[in-house]
Amino acid sequence: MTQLGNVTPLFQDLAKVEHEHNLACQECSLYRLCLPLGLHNNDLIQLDKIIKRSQSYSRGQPLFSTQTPFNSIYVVRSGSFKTTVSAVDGREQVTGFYFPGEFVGLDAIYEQAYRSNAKALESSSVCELPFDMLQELGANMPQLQVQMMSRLSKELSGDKSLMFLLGKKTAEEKLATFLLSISRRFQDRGFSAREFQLSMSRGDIANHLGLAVETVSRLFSRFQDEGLIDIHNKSISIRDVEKLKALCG
Amino acid sequence: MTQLGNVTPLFQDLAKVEHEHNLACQECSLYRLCLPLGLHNNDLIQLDKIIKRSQSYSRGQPLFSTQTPFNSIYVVRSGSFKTTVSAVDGREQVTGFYFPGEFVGLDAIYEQAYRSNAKALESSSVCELPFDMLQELGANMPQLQVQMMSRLSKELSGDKSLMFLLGKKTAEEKLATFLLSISRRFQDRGFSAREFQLSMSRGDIANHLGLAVETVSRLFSRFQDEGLIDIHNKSISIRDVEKLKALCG
DNA sequence: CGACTTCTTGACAGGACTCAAACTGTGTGG
DNA sequence: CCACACAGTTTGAGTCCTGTCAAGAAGTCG
Repeated sequence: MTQLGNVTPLFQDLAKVEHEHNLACQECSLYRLCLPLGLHNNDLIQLDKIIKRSQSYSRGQPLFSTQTPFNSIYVVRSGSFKTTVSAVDGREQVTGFYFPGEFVGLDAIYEQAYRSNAKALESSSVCELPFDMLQELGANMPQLQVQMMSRLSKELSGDKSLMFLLGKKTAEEKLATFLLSISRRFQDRGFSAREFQLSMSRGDIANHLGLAVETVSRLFSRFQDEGLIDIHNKSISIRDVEKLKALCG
Repeated sequence: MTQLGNVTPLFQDLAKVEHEHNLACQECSLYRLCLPLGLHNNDLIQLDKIIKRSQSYSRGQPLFSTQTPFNSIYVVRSGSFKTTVSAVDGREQVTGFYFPGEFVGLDAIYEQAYRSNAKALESSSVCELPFDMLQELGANMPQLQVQMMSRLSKELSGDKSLMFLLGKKTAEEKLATFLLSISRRFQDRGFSAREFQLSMSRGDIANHLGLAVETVSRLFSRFQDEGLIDIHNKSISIRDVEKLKALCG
């Protein structure tokens, strides 16, 4: 029997607590990770008004696809999502995983059309920000614009790192980097950096890192043999952060 | 002797014409590709005032590096640049090539620090936009903010495509995609889509596409043998656009 | 409890990398 | 203006990492 039964609460649990209450930004526990950061009280109330707090999405359910007319960008409220871009021949690339407080759909602003597909990885919910209303609001709220730019820029800088990963790193380095990235993001959200559940499949991970499923599976096994991690299905526990960091290249 | 001696003017030539005059936005030929697009006359004049039109950069000269304090973002005025991110062990990834009218340094906004290094690929010049002044201006100029977001989003969406390329495409598909991307951008700027000069080295191309120099060199030779392109040193002429498109995957 | 999906493990093959060497172009200094 | 040095490019040979194919195990869901 593994110790992993008793792990940090999942984002899903957060959903139960917060989604049911549909908390306003002021009371949302994601406040300091989210868009409202730095807005003054009055501005915050206005922003709060335009946010649609949607029903939840179940595992596999699309948030939007390239076919969906563009109206809104989204912030993950609970759970997690993946985005993909796909070619005519059916090949797909998982371009990102998104956790609570992170923006989805920012690449749609230019061209006013979704350029990727977003799907829930587990039971999840989002805050929907109608883009036209966001722009109207931004016209009289410079701080909001600053925040938005900052968000876009952050994703940009993450994508550059990902390009380095895809272009220059070995399979081993890719997976180690991935694990630490997830770990850090869990930590930022107040969860354990050491023990968590991977909401995405091996296939999604492999695809995202530009690897074959089999390679990911083999590496997980090897990392486990070498005492770096403990992994059972989707439960993962990081045993040796330092060695893992050393593998990141 | 090749026919390529007499090609469309290079961006470099544009530099000679325009840079010497230091044209204001209103008269700049890049207007419709650049930030000012959609600004009203008065706003445009104000934007124009904060732009520093810098001296030119020569081949290999850095525009900024991760060591440079962040103060400005840049728009290429003439010539071309590359950006790279690098790891501690010296490995580098060329994250992008930038042509006239394109923004460099957008990923620095978040964290207020350059996350990548930018170098001129040929004799080039830029318009420098001090970021604090840009923000002040944006506070009273919603259109400008919209433009900025749009720019950030465009780069984001380009990066997603690049992630697909790096993660899922074969060497052949990568190079074909690259050639057509450059071709399209030349065309957008009023140059020939069929004949142009590659300002970047084989090494830069290879690195950017996640390939070895040798692979790129071999593929160029093969594309030439198959009548897809004509390439001599940095001069390239596209012979069969359709076949090239078919190779993009 | 069965049908299906996801994951793991093994054997094998191939595309792209590495190493090596020759060739070409460029720029510099005498 | 030429000779030399050096960076960039091309081409060949050999190898290895990672993908592909295959089959079985484990997990999931109705």
